[in-house]
Amino acid sequence: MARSTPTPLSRREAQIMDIIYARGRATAAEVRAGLPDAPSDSAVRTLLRILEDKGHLRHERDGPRYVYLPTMARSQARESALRHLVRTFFEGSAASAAAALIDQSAGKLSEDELAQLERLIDRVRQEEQR
Amino acid sequence: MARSTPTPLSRREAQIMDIIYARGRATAAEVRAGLPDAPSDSAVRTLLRILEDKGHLRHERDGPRYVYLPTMARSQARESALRHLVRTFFEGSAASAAAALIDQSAGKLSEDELAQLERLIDRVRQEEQR
DNA sequence: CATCAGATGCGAATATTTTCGCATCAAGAT
DNA sequence: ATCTTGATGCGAAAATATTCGCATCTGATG
Repeated sequence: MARSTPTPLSRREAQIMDIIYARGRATAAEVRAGLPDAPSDSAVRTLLRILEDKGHLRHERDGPRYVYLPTMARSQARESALRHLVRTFFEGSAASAAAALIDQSAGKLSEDELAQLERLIDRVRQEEQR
Repeated sequence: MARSTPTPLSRREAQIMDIIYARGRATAAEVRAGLPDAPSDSAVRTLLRILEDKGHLRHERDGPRYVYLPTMARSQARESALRHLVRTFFEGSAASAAAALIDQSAGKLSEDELAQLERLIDRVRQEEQR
């Protein structure tokens, strides 16, 4: 059932959602493998079922087993995660969050990636111009 | 007491840490004001005490009341939050996370911020060069 | 079609989290 | 010194989350 207040996730639930967002989709066994201090298989299944109840996940059959997928589009989940992070750690400034990200990865970014970011910045600048 | 496994936070605990990271420091009343579905004052205090026990917070006196502050440096908390986000939603690519951030804020970024990002990119590029 | 291996879901115990009432304590005002 | 107001902490109840055992179901195999 859908809820007006976006059901807050419990710790385990959040861990599971993270795993599934990271992988895109996952079976119970895969989720379990990704969980720190993994509980029993049946515990994981229970959580998956609960998350499905709450509307955060859905599942498809893949041969004999279920594959779970997020209900919310990844892009939307990303946005919301970014917003939350910017608000919490960067006083609402997306620019400084982006800067921190780039800074933190200095040395790990390819020239390609750097160039692409520059192009993006230019593009954004154009838009603002109008 | 300090723990080897960085004590996982419960939902409420995480909400509180977020509020305190966002504000830098906060009193019990301020934390309470920031909590969705705020519980009683004493409930908030209990959580604050627990977080302090677990080593996530410390407090200073400010006249008659306590002001709580994070134990972990904000910068460190940021880094770790960024890492987690990049891993979870951007397949480990900091560049695409930064891009998403910029993209998402198109229209809200000042020319100043854009220019600064460009400078940062140039600087990073220099470093890689060597 | 009987059997085996691998998956699923339910029900209910167990553990943790979350909440609050109430006793206490500190500081300023009368 | 006593009262009043505003804070703090403790202990324990109530609510949630977490875990698992076990029954059931499905598909592939001989």
